[in-house]
Formats: sequence, structure tokens, C-alpha cells
Amino acid sequence: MNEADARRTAPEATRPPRPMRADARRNYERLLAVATEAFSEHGANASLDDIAKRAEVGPGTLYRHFPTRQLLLEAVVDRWLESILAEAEPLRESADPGEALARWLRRLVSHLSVFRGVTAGLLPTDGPKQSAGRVLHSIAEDLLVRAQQAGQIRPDLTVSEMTTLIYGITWACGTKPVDPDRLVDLVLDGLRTHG
Amino acid sequence: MNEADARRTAPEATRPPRPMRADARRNYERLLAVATEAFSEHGANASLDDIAKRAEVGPGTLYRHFPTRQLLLEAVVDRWLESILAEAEPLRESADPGEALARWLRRLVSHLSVFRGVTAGLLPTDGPKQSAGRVLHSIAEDLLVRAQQAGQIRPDLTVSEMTTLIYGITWACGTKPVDPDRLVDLVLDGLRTHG
DNA sequence: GAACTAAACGGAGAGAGTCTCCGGTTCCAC
DNA sequence: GTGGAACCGGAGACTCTCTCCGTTTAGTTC
Repeated sequence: MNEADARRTAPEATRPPRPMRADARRNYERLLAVATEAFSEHGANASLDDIAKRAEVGPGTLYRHFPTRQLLLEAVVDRWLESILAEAEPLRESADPGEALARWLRRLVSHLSVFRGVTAGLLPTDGPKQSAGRVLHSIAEDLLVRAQQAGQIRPDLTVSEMTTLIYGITWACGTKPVDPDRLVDLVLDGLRTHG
Repeated sequence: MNEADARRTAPEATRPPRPMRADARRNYERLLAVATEAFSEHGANASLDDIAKRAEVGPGTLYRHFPTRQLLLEAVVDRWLESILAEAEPLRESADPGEALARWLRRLVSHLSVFRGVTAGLLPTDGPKQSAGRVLHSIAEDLLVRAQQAGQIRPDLTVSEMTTLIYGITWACGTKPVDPDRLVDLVLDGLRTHG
């Protein structure tokens, strides 16, 4: 999809980043769609052979496109993440940055919950590509800094700390019958500057 | 170990809970010891056959004592949890309940971290037996209620909410390079009653 | 539109892990 | 001792992951 980016800075631009062949792209898309369904249904340990079967390709094809389970997970979430981005856009110019942040975090938890077990396998890798993580980080940073500049959130809180807390809440709520929104609110209450 | 408890309320006390045979108990203990090591070393997905080998028993023996990976995990943590209990005991009578709670939660996160991946597989089951969860819950409740009665922690916080937050932090810190103590402090700051 | 080639396909199968079944063995009560 | 319940452990069936490689196909060139 975007593996060409890595090459772009190479001294010799020997290869024009030739596009995928039509059949390859078709299979890629189908695998991604099936995997999305399978992961949110059976968690991050869904059978890969099964995904290949449901996508009507051989296991070899699956492994060519996604050499490891991890990469498949990342691809799934990368794709899905675009919708999160869209939701965040209008919030960036909200008149009440604190409320904007709160609303986005609640939406984020809700979205992430769909992938319960998946995020567990996903988030660990803070690897080089990891576009999903970067996008999330930059949105979160934007909203957080605005809220801090408005004096609504304690200034010593970092983005990593905030997102880590959110991920933790998401995961923990997948394992116990607790309302995620309530936890987000509890934490946010604490992160606000006390007047 | 305590599977007799379940029977105890049955109308007919047909079976006196006969103790394990000596060799059975020996194998049980050895499996538990090896499993503890294996899980904290390789995470919750450590090979069960490997554990059986290292304990010098056949796989059949392992599966008789612990029919599922989940049950083995629970047994490991049940056992290990006793040390947590011991640490909590002196804190129960602390003059500063808020500080006592804070210290215990920090210790808890630190302990749980050893089992990183293990807790992920463990905590989901809030099943009937689950003595580990009960013990933790009761300690946490005790410390929390005392802190609340002293007016140091917001009174609307429940034990489940608090422990869920803690579990989440523990897990998330296993996946990202963030200091667990800092997160616990951030959250606790927020849970205190603001003066 | 035919021929060519790089790219992609897919299935056979090796290897690792999980779990079961059951013949043989060991412990303990009497 | 001895009978029998409890326990052991290994063979093996099954599932899942991942690789290798002969075959097929898309896209290009003339």
C-alpha cells in the first residue's frame, strides 16, 4: 500500500513504484475485509488459514501480502483508523478544547472496543512504519495541547501518558463489566486543572 | 485444591472431600512451580507441553490437573497472590488511609507487571471460583472504603472501577514505555477529593 | 492479437502446539 | 499382603502456522 514511501529517499530512484497488479490488489482488499470481520469476531487469534479460506485465496497468498499476523492486524487497524481521523477533524476547532478532548477520547475508547483483543496484539509495536500509531498520536497531541493551552488540563500531562491510560481503560473494560465512559470521565476529572 | 468448596453447599454431603494422593499433590506442586516460571518468562502463551516436560510429567498429567490453560494461569496467580495479601496487611491500619491505598496500588501494579501477558489471559474470567479475584477485591475494598471514610478519595468511586483502572494501567504499561507509578499517581491525583 | 515475462496464485506438506484416550503403575485402606 | 481406586504418561489425532515451488495470469511490447 505505502511501502514505496520507504524507498523514496534512496539516492538512486531506480524503481518507479509500480502499482500492484489488479488481481493482487483485489486479493489484498478481500483479505483485509475478511480479516477485519474475523478479528472483531474471534479476537486477535482468529485462524489465519480460515481467513484465507473465507477470502477464497490460498494461505500462500495471505502470507505474501501479510508475512506475519502482526502486520495483518496493523493493516486492518490502519484502514479502520481513517474513520477516527474523520471524526476528529471538526473537534480540532472547537471553542471548548477541554470538552473536545473529552468527547474524542470517549469516541476513541468506543471505537477501540470493537477490536478488543486485536488492540492487544496491535499496540505493542511502536515500530518504524506504524502509521496507525502516528496518526492517533498526532490527533491526540493536537487536542491535548489545545486543552492545556486553554488551561483546562494539567500542563504536565504528556500525550503518551494520556493515550496509555486510554488504551488501558479500553483493554480493561473488555475484561470486566465496567462502563468505559465512566472510567474516562473519572480519569479526565482528575486530569483537569482543579479550580 | 479447593474444588471441594463448590460441593459443600450441595443438599447431600455424599463425599467427604478426600485429600489428594501424595504423588498427585507432588506433581501438582511441581507443575505449578514450573508454570509460574514459564509464564513470567515467556508470557501467557508458553508451551504447555514444554511445561509438562520441564516438570517431568506427561502431558496427560498436566491436563488432568489443569484442563485448560486458563485454569493453570488462575492457579499460578492464586498462589502468587498470597504474597500480595501479606503486604497489604500492615497497611490496613495505617493512620493515613489515602497514602496506604496509594502505596498498595503502586505495589499491586509492580507485582502484576511481572506477569504482563499472563494477567491478560487471567483477568477476563470473573467465574465462580476465581478466588484470586475475590481476595484482591476484598483488600482493595477495605483500603478504598477507609480512604473514602477519611474524606481523602471521592466517595462515588467503586472498587470495580478502581481495580479496573489499575489493571488497565498495568497492561498498558506492558505495551508502551511509560512509568506505571506515574500513571497511578496521575489517576490517584484525580480520584482525590479536591480541596 | 500473439507472444513474452514478471508477478501473483494456491496447495502440498513440514513442524509446532494442543488435547485425549487408555493400558499400565502406584498408593493407600483394610 | 492385597484389592481397587486414583494416578501416570506416552502415542497419536487434530489444528494451526508458515514455506516452497510448479502453475497460472495480468499487463506490455511489437
